[in-house]
Amino acid sequence: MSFINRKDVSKLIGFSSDTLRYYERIGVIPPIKRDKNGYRDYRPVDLDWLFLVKCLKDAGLSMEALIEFAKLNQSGENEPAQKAILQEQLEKLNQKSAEMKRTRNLLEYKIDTFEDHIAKFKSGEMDADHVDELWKMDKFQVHKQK
Amino acid sequence: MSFINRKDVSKLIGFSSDTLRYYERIGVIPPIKRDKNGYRDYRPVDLDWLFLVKCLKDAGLSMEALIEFAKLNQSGENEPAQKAILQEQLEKLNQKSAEMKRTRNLLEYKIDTFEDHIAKFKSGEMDADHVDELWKMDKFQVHKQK
DNA sequence: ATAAACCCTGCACCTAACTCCTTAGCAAGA
DNA sequence: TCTTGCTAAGGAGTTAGGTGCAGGGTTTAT
Repeated sequence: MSFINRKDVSKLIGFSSDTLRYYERIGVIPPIKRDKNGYRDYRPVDLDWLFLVKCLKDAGLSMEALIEFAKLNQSGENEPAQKAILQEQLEKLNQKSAEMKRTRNLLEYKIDTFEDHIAKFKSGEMDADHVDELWKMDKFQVHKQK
Repeated sequence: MSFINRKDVSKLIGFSSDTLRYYERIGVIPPIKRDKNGYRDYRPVDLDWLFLVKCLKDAGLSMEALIEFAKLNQSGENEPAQKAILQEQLEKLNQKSAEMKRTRNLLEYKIDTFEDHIAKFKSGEMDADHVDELWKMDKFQVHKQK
């Protein structure tokens, strides 16, 4: 009689059972306790960890980074490093947010100027000026400075 | 004498020259005109397209979707469909933004309650209540309703 | 006139992150 | 007891999105 079984966890967190096994194998989640049949028996602490994994994954962490984080957690003695990782990821997330905003601006600009753009394209009048317009947008300021 | 060569384009937009060739092969960008040596000769209209491709890719479009969009553009006669794709992507971008905000909330919560969490973990007191706390967060409302 | 620094093509190869397949054990209902 | 449905393990296969390499041509500076 499992506390929470593989299928429930799948439904709850949204990782397939194959993925859960995969994550355990590569070390993204710690080895899960088993019941008398050798079936995985997920505990609240495991779910908690899975929530965090999902969150960090959504935030864009690679599996490699997640394994690193899991190791720190299991070794126990490195809380500041763990907290630092979380803070660093929060920072990255904020940067990504800002980048997305720039992308949205470009997309909005493209939609606004769509008819005009098509007309130019058809008449073969697409010129460097239009590219310059794009170039001036926030979206590409990062590149420009390189 | 190329208008703009492969390397310049790389620097400008941030796709490697191998990637540019790959994109051309799979149809994400139209066949680029060549100079007398058969070297690619990127024109403003191509750069304009590449800007848009970069933008849509950053916004999370798959190569498949980009190829679809490129085909529509090259066939010429389907502006409403093209504009619709842009608008659809803008919509997706907005959704992703919202999702990111939820992820950020969870991450902030995790950082705020980090010491507390560690203490509980060490004493083996991690229980269903904590998981319930996470469960109540916005971040997981989507799943919950499934 | 030779080397350095570009460019071309086709195709094999790579990495990340799963996902599926096979073979097999346990378990609860008709 | 037979069937249905869960679980296990290991390993092969898949997909997306490139990346690298061999073998060749061109251009420019020295």
